[in-house]
Amino acid sequence: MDDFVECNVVDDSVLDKELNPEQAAAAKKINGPMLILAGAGSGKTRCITYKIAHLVSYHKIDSNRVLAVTFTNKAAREMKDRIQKLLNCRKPFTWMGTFHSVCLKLLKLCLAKESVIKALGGKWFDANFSIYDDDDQKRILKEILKDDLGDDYDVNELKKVHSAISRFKNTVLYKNDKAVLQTPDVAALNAEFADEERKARYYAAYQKKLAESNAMDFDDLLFNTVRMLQMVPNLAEQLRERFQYVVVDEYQDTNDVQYELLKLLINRDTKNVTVVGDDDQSIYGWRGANIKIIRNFHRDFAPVTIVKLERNYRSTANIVKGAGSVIAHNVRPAEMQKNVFSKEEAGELIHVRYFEDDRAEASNIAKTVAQAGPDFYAKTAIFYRTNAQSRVLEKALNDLRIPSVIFGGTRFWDRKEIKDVLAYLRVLANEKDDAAYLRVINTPPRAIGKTTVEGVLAKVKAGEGSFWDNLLAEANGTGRGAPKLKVFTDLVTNWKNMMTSGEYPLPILAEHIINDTGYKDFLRKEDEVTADERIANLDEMINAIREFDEEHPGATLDAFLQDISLLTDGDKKVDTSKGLVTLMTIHMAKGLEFNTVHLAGCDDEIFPLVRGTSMLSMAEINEQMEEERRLFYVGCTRAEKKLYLYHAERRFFQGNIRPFAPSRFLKELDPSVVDFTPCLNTRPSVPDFVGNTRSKPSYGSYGSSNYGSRPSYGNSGSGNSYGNRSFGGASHGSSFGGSRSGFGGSSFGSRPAPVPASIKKNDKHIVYRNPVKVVKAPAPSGPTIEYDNPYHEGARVRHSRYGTGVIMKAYGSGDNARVDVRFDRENMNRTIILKYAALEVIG
DNA sequence: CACCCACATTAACAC
DNA sequence: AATGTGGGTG
Repeated sequence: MDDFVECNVVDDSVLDKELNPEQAAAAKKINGPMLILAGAGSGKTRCITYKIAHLVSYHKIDSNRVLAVTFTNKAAREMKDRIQKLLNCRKPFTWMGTFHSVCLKLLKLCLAKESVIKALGGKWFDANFSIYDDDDQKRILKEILKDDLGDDYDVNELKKVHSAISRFKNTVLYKNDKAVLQTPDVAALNAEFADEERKARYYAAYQKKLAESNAMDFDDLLFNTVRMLQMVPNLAEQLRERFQYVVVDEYQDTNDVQYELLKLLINRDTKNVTVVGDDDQSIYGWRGANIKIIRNFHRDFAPVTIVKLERNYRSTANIVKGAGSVIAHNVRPAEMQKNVFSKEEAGELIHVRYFEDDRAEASNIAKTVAQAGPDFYAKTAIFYRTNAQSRVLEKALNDLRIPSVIFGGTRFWDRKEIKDVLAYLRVLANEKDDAAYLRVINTPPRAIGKTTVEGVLAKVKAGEGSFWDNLLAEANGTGRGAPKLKVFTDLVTNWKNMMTSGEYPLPILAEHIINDTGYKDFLRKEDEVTADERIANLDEMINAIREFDEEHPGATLDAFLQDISLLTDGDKKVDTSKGLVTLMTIHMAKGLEFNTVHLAGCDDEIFPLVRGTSMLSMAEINEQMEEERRLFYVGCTRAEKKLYLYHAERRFFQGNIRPFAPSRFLKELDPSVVDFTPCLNTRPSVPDFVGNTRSKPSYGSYGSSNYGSRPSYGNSGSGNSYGNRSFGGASHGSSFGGSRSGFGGSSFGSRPAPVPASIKKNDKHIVYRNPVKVVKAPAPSGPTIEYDNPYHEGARVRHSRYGTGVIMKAYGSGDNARVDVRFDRENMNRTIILKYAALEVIG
């Protein structure tokens, strides 16, 4: 399969032909540390893709010995695809992925080794550990705070503790040049004030609870990996031996722990590491990213080859110049100095427009988009600083019947119905996952109330044994709650037996859970209006499980759960085939490009966003301001041809309407590349084609907009009608998210909202919000079909996704009937569960 | 003791 | 959208 003979070789001549001189130089030099400082749009992805292809084809480095870290799962997938195309053959890149996914892999691999367990002084985690998200974390912290402060603890305190714990885990202390991770002990030792001491105490309690639950949070994935490698030096040594080459993309957003991990994994003799990034695009400081890491790389790994990619291929000269004039206001070390330039035409000026308020801003954006025409919809993006700003924009587009898709908001995997069913699966995958038990023990309601649960919890705290142990004991005892608990424990026990029997593939097990719990009826009972949509989401989840099962034959439940925990909205594909305008935060726009970009809300205090600065030093405030400026730079440099920047003089923000000043970033723009349209106060600079302008606010009157009818938007009604998407529905929104179909979360149709009567279900113009691929539900538990007949060994078959192939092996029966198929394309083997018969016999 | 309904509150960027 | 609450009911 990986025959070198059949692969294309990316040699120097290919690099010279396909890359510019700087890119080619970066790709050719494979030995020693290298920093590629890549300006926006300078083709850095192209450069490292060729470099890796060159490494594995020309230099014949084993692709599994290349560690390549990307910022998103999507980026990793795309890079694999591109390399595959370049080489015209498939190579396994086991170690290409995000820091989180690489760490997960390392942990699972290493924590299973006897020698590692011994060196760690005993078992840390079982391989089936759960990954806790914010929800689970808060559930635990709540218990801890309650124990300490009583029932009426402060919710703000919870948030503070939550973020403090994350801070502890992703900032590293340096003592005498030695890296010290902040374990609870270290945190307690360094606490100076009562407040800090308390946080360290909560941190310790929290970690204890996680350990008891055989669970890690996101930060732990990185933190524990580094700790493991620190504690087991010869394991780190082995890995350094294994990874002949290390590549890190988006290096400017690396945090302390990730940096320590790299230092542990980079071979100390060869120092074969290439990092790629742009300090001007470092925008995740709030999450622990440390811009000093990229700025110090050339000292940390000296002597370092520095390659600067300064030619921007993406944007017009005006856009490059304008964005550059703003970012020039940041201070940076001389070595980081870049001169980003464009050889493209000057192009249009950057349009800066002021409006009276946010609704005028939104409707004018919509109008400008409409004027460009439907052909440009898919090439157009609207960015904003905070998610809350998306509503007005969505509505304005909707009013002009412009189809759009919003990234962000509630993720598919974060929806209640999905998380509930996943929690059931978690209980099966990890018996100690208490957070999961607490989530599902009474969902759907089965008469197990607060008092009963607290009773069990008290026993867990007092005595020995896990939540599950105590639950079982209680259920089989004589207490008042026993019969109710028995119902629950019997269900779980039954599923556990199903799982261990090996007779039930994962998707079928999930279906059983949904059926056995009566979850769909529960949804219908809870809210008839949203039930259909939620059930469609469940079907979609089953489908995602099925795909996972197909792609990873024999994979366990915990592997699936861990896999999906690491998915993000950034992994969702921008689908250009549907003609949808893209709406997203600027953070999410990192790495993307669009013909036309509208950047809404360039108002001081919103962008740059300011928040509680009272506790911060001048230096910290300044650093925040610089990060906001970098974010602005990222937003502007996404645009290829047209860039629009908007300011609204008044805006609904955090509960009330108030005036805003134009963003300071607008004033920093080089005026020679700006086309400025001031706000003409009551008469915005928008032609009003509906006629009578005197009786209505002029900004509210085009199309069938119903803005004008609701003069005050401060009313509390808006708080509840978060989604005014009463149209759309399960029949729309097919095929988002590419092959990894499950993301994005649909939030179609829920609450009625003032929508023009002309828009109905099946109307051609639909606003897709967090669309999801809706797939026909596989018949839940119809009559068992005998599949054995046509699906015999040797039969030719066609699969909807993988194409044609031949059956190598047929086995199992009933729900578990499976065939192993060798597909013609890429000689790929897959196990297919016949119940989901996406397989057709063709001869 | 637990259910259900109505109502209120909240809301950064997100691994 | 999701959570948390208070009060009435089974």
